[in-house]
Amino acid sequence: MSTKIQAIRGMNDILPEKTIFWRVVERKLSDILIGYGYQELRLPLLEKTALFQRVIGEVTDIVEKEMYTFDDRNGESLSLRPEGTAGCVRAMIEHGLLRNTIQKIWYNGAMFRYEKPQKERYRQFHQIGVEVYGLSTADIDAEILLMTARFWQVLGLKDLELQINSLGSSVARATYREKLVEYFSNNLEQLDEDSHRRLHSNPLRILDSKNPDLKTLIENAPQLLDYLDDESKQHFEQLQMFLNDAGLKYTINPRLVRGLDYYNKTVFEWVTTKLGSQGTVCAGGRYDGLVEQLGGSNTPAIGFALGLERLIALLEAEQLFQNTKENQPHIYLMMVGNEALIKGLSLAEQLRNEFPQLKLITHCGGGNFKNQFKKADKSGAKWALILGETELANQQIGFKNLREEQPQQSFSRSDLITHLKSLL
RNA sequence: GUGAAUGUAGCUCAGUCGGUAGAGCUCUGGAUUGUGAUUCCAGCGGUCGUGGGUUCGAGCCCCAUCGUUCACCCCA
Repeated sequence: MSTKIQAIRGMNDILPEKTIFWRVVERKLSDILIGYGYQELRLPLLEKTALFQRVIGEVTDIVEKEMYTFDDRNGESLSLRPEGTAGCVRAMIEHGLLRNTIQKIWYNGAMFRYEKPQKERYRQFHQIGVEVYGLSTADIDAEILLMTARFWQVLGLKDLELQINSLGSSVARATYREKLVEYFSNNLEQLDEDSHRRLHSNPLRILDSKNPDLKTLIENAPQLLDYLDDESKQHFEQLQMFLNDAGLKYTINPRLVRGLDYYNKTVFEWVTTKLGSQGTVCAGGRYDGLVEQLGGSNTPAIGFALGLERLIALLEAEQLFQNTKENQPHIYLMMVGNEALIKGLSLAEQLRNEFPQLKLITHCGGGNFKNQFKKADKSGAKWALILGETELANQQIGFKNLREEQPQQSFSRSDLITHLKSLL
């Protein structure tokens, strides 16, 4: 309805029935990250537009047409972050955290891209980002991949596929890019409209085209792996050796190129076929030149981003949230009558003191027994505590199991606490 | 940015040839005056996305617009 104010297109409310999944996933992933020695960084949502222009590349779609950009009151151009690496590198340099040291960093938060919304692609979306600075050897590339594999294992996901590739040094990549442009330019008449455009913006992307008409042309194109410099070749071989040794399965996808300009050497994606055309759940790679490009000292780096919406959608598709009891209350406290309300609220606080982990809902708003039992049942609580006139007169508290057929019991306050201790 | 589908109750949907709107679920109450989840009965709930047009008459036909969905592009 046009008179109602609606959320901005592509920006979703995450409702209570879903936030529980988010909390579970975020907690499991952050536990793993902390277990590998990563430290959390919290970054602003807004940065100067120039930062993204320099980091992501002037001619990429992200910078050209997908950023939420506006002028600050002092006339400076600001943008909502379309990805996390730029702000992370900026912050690391700004606070001098990259001087002669290794840093392992993670962050979690919203990113913004002005794209047409689609299945699991939104204008505000959430990523967990991971970045490592100061390590140039392939062992860290391998460890990062092993850690992501652990993510899926802990969450119960089985059918994500790991694809890896090497883009080589920036020099090798540039040489290859020239060869590729030359090759496609000689076959211009075979290219479709999209690929014509990509010839100037990101020719490596043509290799990834979904257009079947281009299949032969792409198969005969120069291969990136043939242009790798020796150092990158060796790095890539070492990475494979580490992965083989650790038993992590992967496929080498020579057409795997990343959209952002800053990558070199190792790039990778974890992909699924279960989310329609948005199959990439987690992706990243090495970006050894970026820190220096932004004014820091020469610092090798590698990182990745994980799309939380996609990950959670995949977990839902695989029905892996079935037995989440995270939110199930232990107790629903029913109170009928004014006197019961007064006694009940103090009882509830006493129980909370006694059992800090207790999930207890007190019935507020009055109502008869039938009404309160209905709400107790709907709350999902395991047990109902019942306080009415009879109980008050006898100084007792009714106790009823709402999930199993058992006779209703009656306890004094101290007996109730003893009983709960045996149950919780 | 390109293309297609779609919009009726809080949710999922029906609505015939154009004749002023229906079901299930949810919610509330009752059957049962202190016992939920089952059953039965009743009730609440609508500017048919919005604005225009055609028509004696539009949920239905036409135009525009907004939203949603899926795909392309791009990407997590």
